[in-house]
Amino acid sequence: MTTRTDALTRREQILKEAARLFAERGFHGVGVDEIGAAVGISGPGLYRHFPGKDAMLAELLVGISGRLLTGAKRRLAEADPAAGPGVVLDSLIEGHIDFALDDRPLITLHDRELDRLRDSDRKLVRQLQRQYVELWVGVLCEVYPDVAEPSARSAVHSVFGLLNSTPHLGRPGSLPGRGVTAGLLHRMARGAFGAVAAE
Amino acid sequence: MTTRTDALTRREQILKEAARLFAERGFHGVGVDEIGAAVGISGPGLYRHFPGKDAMLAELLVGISGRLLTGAKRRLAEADPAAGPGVVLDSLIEGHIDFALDDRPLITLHDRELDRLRDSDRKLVRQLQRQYVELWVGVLCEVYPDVAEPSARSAVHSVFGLLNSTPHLGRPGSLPGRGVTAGLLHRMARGAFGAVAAE
DNA sequence: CCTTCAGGTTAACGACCGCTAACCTCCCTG
DNA sequence: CAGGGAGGTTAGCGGTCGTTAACCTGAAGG
Repeated sequence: MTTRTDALTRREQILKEAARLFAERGFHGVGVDEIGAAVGISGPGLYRHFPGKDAMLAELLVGISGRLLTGAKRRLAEADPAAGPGVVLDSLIEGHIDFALDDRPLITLHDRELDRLRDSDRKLVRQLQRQYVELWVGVLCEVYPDVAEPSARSAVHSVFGLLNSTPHLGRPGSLPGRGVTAGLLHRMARGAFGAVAAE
Repeated sequence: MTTRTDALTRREQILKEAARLFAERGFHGVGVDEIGAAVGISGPGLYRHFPGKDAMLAELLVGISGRLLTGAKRRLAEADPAAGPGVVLDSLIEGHIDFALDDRPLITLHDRELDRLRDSDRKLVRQLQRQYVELWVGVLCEVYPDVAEPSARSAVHSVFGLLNSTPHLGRPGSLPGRGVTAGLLHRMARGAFGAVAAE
């Protein structure tokens, strides 16, 4: 039991602030002193919780990829088999949008700082990402049986680009409301997928 | 007359290699010695061509934003007024796809390293980017008069995310051919825009 | 033939950064 | 009430990085 009520452990505080700082200024652009200052301790105190700066990034990226994948697997398993593949695709889109709207710094890190990882961690993250993509590709090919797999894969990557554009959509305050934005993104993703088949 | 035939000046060589390296490992992740080595000279020799490392990034980002904007303005001006706004939108999409496919490192830098710029340069780039976005928003609102401006702006940013996903689409060799990829992206962008109106 | 200058070179400086060492201070527990 | 570990602190080391200084060279031009 890591998290109890609403109180974040020091370790979770560090991860959250590190994610924000890494997203804002890049992994190499943030010093450990800044990360420490963001949680109220100073510099080397971080080494009581993490073996090094790299380990924070690794835990963030592995965590993101893992949560995306397990969430998608759960949605796939919980889907009503009689409802048809379109409903499953909608569920995947909804889950990804929730993540993109709630964890914007992590979305930014996700495809930006992967190359700063140690080889073993990078391979793990890439494997999780690939499984996630292939899961989408499988569902997409069920919804649109006429679409070839390579086209489906490209389409999935492109729609991820669309959904992950949330960091560019302005501050959460200036958005027209979370539900409205989510709906807009959902319709656009569906529209983009629907246009793949029309060749 | 900067470029003559096909020979790149030393200055252009440096910019090209710097763009590639910055895109691969991030601005802070690349040293001046590496940039120099990539063009066959060593380290501080770069300072005969640029006042500093920052200046290379600044010239790259200002160049990208400027070329995108002027290209879009040209397409808007050259469009046949009788052809209708849909054709203009297609022309904008086509231009952006050409850029995304031909200058993938610059696409990566475009929205990743903006914050590493000096204040004045960053303001200039942001202004160029904003003009580019507003130009798209204007055309989009002509094609879909029922779409409100804020929704149109969000939609444009999201479609940029979709079109700029080309760096994630695998190496140019593994793609099914430039024309096919361009067509796929174009249809998806159109499909995404078309789905905005259906609320 | 001498000068000039564009475009290189290497050496080195100063700042910064990740990390370690050494030490301190509560709080929990037998 | 000892004592030990969790979680801090500051000082400082070693390496890297951007930048400058000083010097070299080959080609153009009067």
